[in-house]
Amino acid sequence: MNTKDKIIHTSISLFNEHGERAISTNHIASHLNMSPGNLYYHFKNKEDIIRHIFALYSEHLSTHFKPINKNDDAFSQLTVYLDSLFELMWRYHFFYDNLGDILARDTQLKQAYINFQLELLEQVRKIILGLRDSEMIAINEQDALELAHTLKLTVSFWTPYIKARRLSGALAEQDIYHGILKVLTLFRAYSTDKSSDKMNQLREKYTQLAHSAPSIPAALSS
Amino acid sequence: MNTKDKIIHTSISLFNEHGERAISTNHIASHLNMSPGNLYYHFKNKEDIIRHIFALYSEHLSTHFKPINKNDDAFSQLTVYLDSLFELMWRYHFFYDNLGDILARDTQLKQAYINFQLELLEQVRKIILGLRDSEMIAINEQDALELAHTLKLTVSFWTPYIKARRLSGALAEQDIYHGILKVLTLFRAYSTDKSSDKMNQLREKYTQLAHSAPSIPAALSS
DNA sequence: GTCTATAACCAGATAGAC
DNA sequence: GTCTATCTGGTTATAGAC
Repeated sequence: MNTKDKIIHTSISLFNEHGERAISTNHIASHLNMSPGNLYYHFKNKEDIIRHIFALYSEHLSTHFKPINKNDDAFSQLTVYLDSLFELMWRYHFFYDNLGDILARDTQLKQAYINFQLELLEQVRKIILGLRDSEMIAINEQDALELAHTLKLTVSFWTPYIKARRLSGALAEQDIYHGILKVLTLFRAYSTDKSSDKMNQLREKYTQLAHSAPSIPAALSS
Repeated sequence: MNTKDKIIHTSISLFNEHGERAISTNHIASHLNMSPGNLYYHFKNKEDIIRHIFALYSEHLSTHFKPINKNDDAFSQLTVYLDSLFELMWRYHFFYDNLGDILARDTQLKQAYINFQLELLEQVRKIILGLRDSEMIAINEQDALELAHTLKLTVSFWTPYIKARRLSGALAEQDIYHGILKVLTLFRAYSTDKSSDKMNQLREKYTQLAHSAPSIPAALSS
């Protein structure tokens, strides 16, 4: 891994563990046994690092969050979405822990964030309408947009909500599964007779995961 | 107003307008044409100021958020709750804009916050069950707790969600009414035939307010 | 590309006079 | 209760040697 990527990687870890505010560029450099000067050779400043991290986040999301394929089973698609969404929220949760601060300090990033979230909202809306077309849920156009907002708000602020409810700030894998269960609950209000069995299967699956041993799978642990 | 209250009042304003992170104790003092030394005579440090603000917040919430009176009309009670909840979120929104940071720096405050939120969750749950007993909604015990969490998450993070969606950080009165509409939407999934007319009336009321002129009423403008 | 050294700055906090 | 003066320490950022 080159130096630039090392800095990004370490920054993500430290930000997630201690919070973005608590971690200075000096902390990042010293954690890598690197001089501050070297860090500033690779990045203009701290905001520059965060912008690069945001680029990773949005790229990841764009890659894993394509509209539903009508030939596929709508529910297995939904599972894929939920898994990748919350994996992402896990991997970059520092960003939503401090969203206001981070965006307030960097107009360029804020604009990028707003544009990206608009696209994302539209993607979520299309997925909801896809589930409706597969008769998995019953929902009108207006409520589909409302639900898209509710889902986005819930997913975005799930980790801050969890962290604020316990003294030790550490997040665990189960917290993420509880978030997925929360999203399923939001869907359930619109579930049809046809889908309720499948909904319950999904709930069952994540309930099991939420109560299993708290080991972090390799895919999530970095 | 005495000096201590002036400091608290000014701190709330500046925190809400610029964010807690951007405002130092020096900023607060200089905004009051006061020396930093004087500020530190009245408060031990910045966290001490924030703790006092939190005490105001929780006191306000405790006062306005009593369990539903079974003799009263459940829906007018609900209106009272919604109004006072979102007025509170408006008045102290800086706190939720930076919740993670603020709590991470102050274990004492975090413990107080956790305790208070536990009480609040129980209050919300009781209100939901009260609405069920008035046959305004149909919901089981398990879902009542789920809904209570969803409502708390939504209300808490409504203002950060809104602020993150626009370039200018300023919040307006209408944003708050949209938050109330969002909460009503979350209730609607459980509404009964008996209540749907009243639900729509409430929606209508807040929809009007959400689209009226953006003047801030005196009660909210401080 | 990386290091050392350090400048510029600012937030947090205190001592002691009035 | 309030002010002036000041200190400590951390954060950001850069210059210049290697």
